[in-house]
Order: sequence, then C-alpha cells, then structure tokens
Amino acid sequence: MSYSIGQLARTAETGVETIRFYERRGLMPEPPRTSSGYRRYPLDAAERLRFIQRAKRLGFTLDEIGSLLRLEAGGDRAEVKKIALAKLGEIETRIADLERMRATLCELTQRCSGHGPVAGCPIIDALAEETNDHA
Amino acid sequence: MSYSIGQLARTAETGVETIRFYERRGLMPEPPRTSSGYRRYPLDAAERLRFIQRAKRLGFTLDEIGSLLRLEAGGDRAEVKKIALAKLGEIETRIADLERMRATLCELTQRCSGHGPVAGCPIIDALAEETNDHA
DNA sequence: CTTGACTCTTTAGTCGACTACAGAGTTATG
DNA sequence: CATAACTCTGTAGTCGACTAAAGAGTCAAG
Repeated sequence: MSYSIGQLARTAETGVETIRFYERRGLMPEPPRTSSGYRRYPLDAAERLRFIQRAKRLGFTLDEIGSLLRLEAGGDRAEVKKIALAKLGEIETRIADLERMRATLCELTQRCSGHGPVAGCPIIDALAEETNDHA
Repeated sequence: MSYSIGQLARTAETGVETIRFYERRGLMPEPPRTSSGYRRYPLDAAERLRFIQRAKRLGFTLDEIGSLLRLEAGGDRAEVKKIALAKLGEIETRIADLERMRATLCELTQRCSGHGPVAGCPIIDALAEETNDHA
C-alpha cells in the first residue's frame, strides 16, 4: 500500500501544499509517480513528515532539518550534537532578549496607574525620554 | 535649524530608507519640503525616531508603535497600558515556548555522547520516534 | 562650472515557511 | 457517464521590517 499526497497529508496532519513545498526544498524525497503523474508515497513518508514537525517544534529551521535528515541517513553523531547545541545557544539568546523585554515591560506596566491622560504615563515617558537609553 | 533626511538619519542612527519607510507607514509625519522637494525635519524628529527604536527594543511592532505614538499625542493612559500588557503577555508566551524547547534540547544534548555513528543518537531518535509525541 | 554627494520617486527584492490560485488533467462515486 | 473530488505545474502572494536599485534631479565645494 501507499499514499496519495492527500492521504499522506491527512495521515501526517499537514497540508498537501506543504508536502510539495518540502519536496521542492529537498526535505521530502521525490516519490515515484503513477502513470498519470500522481505522487505515490511509501508508508514511511508519514514518519519523515513527523520528523520534520518535531524538529520544527524544537526550533530548527527547514535548512537545519534538512541537515538532520541527511545525518539521520548515515552521519556522524558529532554533527548532530553540534547542530543541536547551536540551536540551544540561539534559543537561550532569544530567551535572554525576551527576559529583558519582559522585565522592562513588567516594571513599566506596574508603575502605570492605567487611568488618566497620557501625560506622565511611565510607559510613554520611558519611550519618549532622551535619558535612560540603556534598556 | 532643521535636518535633511541624511542628517536626521545620522543623528538618530538609522537609515535614510528607513525614515522614508516609516513615513509611508505613517510612523513619521510628512515633513515640510524645500522648494526643490527635499524633506526638512524639525529637530524633534530625531526624538520620534528614538521613540520608535526604544519601542522596537521592547518588542512592539510598527503598527503598535503607531498606536503608541498616536496615544502620546493625546490619549488615554488606559489604552497605553492595555497595549503594554498585551505585549507583555505575548512575550511571556514566547518565553514559555522557548523554555520548553530549551528544556528538551538541553536534555537531549546532554544525553548525546557526541561521538560515534548516528544510530542510537538520542537527538535523532527523539525526532524520528513515533512515540513521545508530546514535546 | 564641474564633480561628487545628496535626495527624489517608484518598484522590487530579502528572509522563512508556507498558502493560494489558475487552468488543466485524473480518479472515484452515484 | 456525469460530476465531484483529487492532483498536476507554475506562479504569485502573505507577514514584518526593512533594503536595494534605477534613473533623474539638486546642492555644496573647489
């Protein structure tokens, strides 16, 4: 048995267009075709799509996922770990950036009474002031 | 005195194209022009650009910054706080998402020896396995 | 007065990951 | 066998925030 692209999409809970897009991007191998040109997918194609989805949830880009898939099919474990550690570093940087924003916004929203005119609003003041440019 | 667009760009440490882009987006008001059509900016234009930059660093989109600028010129403090709280919520959501990724990646990279073939690599296994689909 | 730096408008390209559409052919169902 | 649902290719649009480039006009310095 094999899947049509629509069956595969339903099985892997993704879109038909997405599968074709992944094929163009080199993430999904080109499947065999029927005589009329329809794609026929082996059953494990769904697992490959799931792999992609899980990797996406971990923050990997499609290019990185492409590398991981190539490594899966015979690669060095060191390479895999390198990619994962790089991603971990990126994510930690993004968290740190967001934490800084969170801290500032948290403080400003707490200091803002939330009523009255905008004059003297700590939030607007923080954005407008020419001092305090170290946020 | 007033700025040419290039002088303003240098003063506010941004690009000429960016200023024109902000004008099109409605973030910067259309300045008066010289007889030959060159933009002449009042000195406080630089402060408006700084406002935009600070707001961007706090995670606001250009549309939100547009709202904040409109509120600055006479609005309700409640509106400002509402926007800021919404942004704070967004950021906390993004942090939570990233923390989840971080935890998973952290665990996987620690469990991965980093040498040998890819077979049995915990990272690849986690992505490939049909179980454990709750990350 | 010439040269180079600046500015003008309009249009298009970038990144990432899709998503949509047009127009044509194919397959499955009643 | 008609019709609906599916699939094909190729192209273009989306979001957000710019960035670049083309081609023409303007301004300042020597």
